[in-house]
Amino acid sequence: MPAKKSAASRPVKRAPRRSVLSDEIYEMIKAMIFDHEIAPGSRVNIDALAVQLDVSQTPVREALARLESDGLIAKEPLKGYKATDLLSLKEFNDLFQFRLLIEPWAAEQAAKLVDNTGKTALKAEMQSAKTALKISGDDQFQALTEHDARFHALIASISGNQSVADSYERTHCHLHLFRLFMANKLHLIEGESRAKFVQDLFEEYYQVGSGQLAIKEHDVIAKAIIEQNSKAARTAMHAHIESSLKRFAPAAQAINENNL
Amino acid sequence: MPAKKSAASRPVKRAPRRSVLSDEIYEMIKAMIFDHEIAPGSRVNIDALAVQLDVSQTPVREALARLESDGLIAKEPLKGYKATDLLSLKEFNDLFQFRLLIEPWAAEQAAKLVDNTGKTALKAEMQSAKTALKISGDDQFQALTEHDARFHALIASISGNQSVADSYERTHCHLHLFRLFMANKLHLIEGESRAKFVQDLFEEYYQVGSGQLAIKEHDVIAKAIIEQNSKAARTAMHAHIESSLKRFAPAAQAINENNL
DNA sequence: CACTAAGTTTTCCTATAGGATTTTTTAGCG
DNA sequence: CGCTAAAAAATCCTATAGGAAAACTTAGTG
Repeated sequence: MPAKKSAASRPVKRAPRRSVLSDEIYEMIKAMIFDHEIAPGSRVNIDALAVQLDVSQTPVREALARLESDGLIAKEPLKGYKATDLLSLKEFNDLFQFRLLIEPWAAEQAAKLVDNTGKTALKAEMQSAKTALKISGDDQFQALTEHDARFHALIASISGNQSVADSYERTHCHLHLFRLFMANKLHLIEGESRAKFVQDLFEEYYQVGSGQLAIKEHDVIAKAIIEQNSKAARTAMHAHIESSLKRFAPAAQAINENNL
Repeated sequence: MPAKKSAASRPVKRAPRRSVLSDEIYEMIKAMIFDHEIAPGSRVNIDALAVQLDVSQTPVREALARLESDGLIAKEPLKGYKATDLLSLKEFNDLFQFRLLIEPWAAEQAAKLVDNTGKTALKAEMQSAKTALKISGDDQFQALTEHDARFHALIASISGNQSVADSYERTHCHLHLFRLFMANKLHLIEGESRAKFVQDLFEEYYQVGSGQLAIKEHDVIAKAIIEQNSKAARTAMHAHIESSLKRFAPAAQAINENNL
């Protein structure tokens, strides 16, 4: 793979860095994982990574240690780090079950406690969702995914319970990775007849269904919270997560069954 | 498990060069936090810690990075690490609310899915609780605390949902720290009239009440799971956590109000 | 007292060498 | 040819010293 910049060319001159390097490296490596520049299950060589990012090993090590706590990277003693495998079908279901325990409560609580700041933020987020629907192609996929993440995080935040918010933040990493992988893989196998049905699922469930449908469901939740109707918010969130699970499950199963 | 390490005999405490040093250092620092060798809110100097543990900075850095992800240590860019403050009363309540969302479901699920291995493990754990009740003094406190941690973790594990189990593991760190701190502080202020009422609370709610009462409640939960009565398991767990919150809350509030 | 300027300390990062462990290669034997 | 075992290579882990940049402290001047 081509190195981004030659390390030897300028040993002294360095761009002025404001924040902490290890934090930047952490974000960079996380982005590399999400972008599948680091493939799931593949080994991560500290030396190579340090050279590639043009930093020394120290910040790379710190970043990897944190990513291990995030569950995005696993460390096998004396063998090195490796990117964690994708969610299995069971883990996928577990994660959604977990969300069903947390998020309906969070939505209910958010409806009870929301103030004007929160209402404004919710409205703004729904606005950004509607503009995202106008985008086309891969950019739309990314925009929708990012809206989804922000929307759920926002509600967790408005709920006022830090434990709940933190907890969502953690699960989100995995789900995000899974979704990106799905899109990625489904794109790669485009045209192969063996996975034609997966492609169909993608078209039917994700591109058309999930995008617009999810936004509609989000809208229902947002309205309920803004109107401070806590019961409605709870049931809407519950329905949304179950609906979301149903949308993703077929594709998830197909991916797992075919060992993609 | 954490052997008594006299703070005086520091100079020569070479870590046994077995396999992964940074993991050992991670456990050591975590133990130091739990033992209040590193006070909550105090700053943690990497250099000093490395010298004290007689290792280089590298493993200390990795350990601190992981502890930051655990929420036990916070990093302020360009200022260094510091041990996180104790739970505020709000965080304390948040944590219990969070447990109410997770653990009753886990108990219910455990009752549905438990096999013979799980039943045996539960029985063994309850046996260890009963022996713990025979111990006296600080050792009893520690034994009961450790039993409590194992008991709840076991149920989360039997529930079969990895997300739930992981999630409990995370909350547990904080709760454990809080309980240890309570015992620690309550011990320190023994005799001071200003905090006499806290001491009373301790005697009434914790030593007598919480110890034996909690075990009884655990017993009800364990029996329900073993009999595979999922509804009973759920309500018993719910009642136990609420009861536990009620027991701890007065002392927690007293500690916070008095800025102990 | 306000404010600037220099000095000190702290913190973060780099660089590299060497020890330890796993994996791979190669040689030997049945 | 298949299997075991020793040697070599690759990789990871640790140790240590020191440099750069920021934050903090101190002193001096108006």
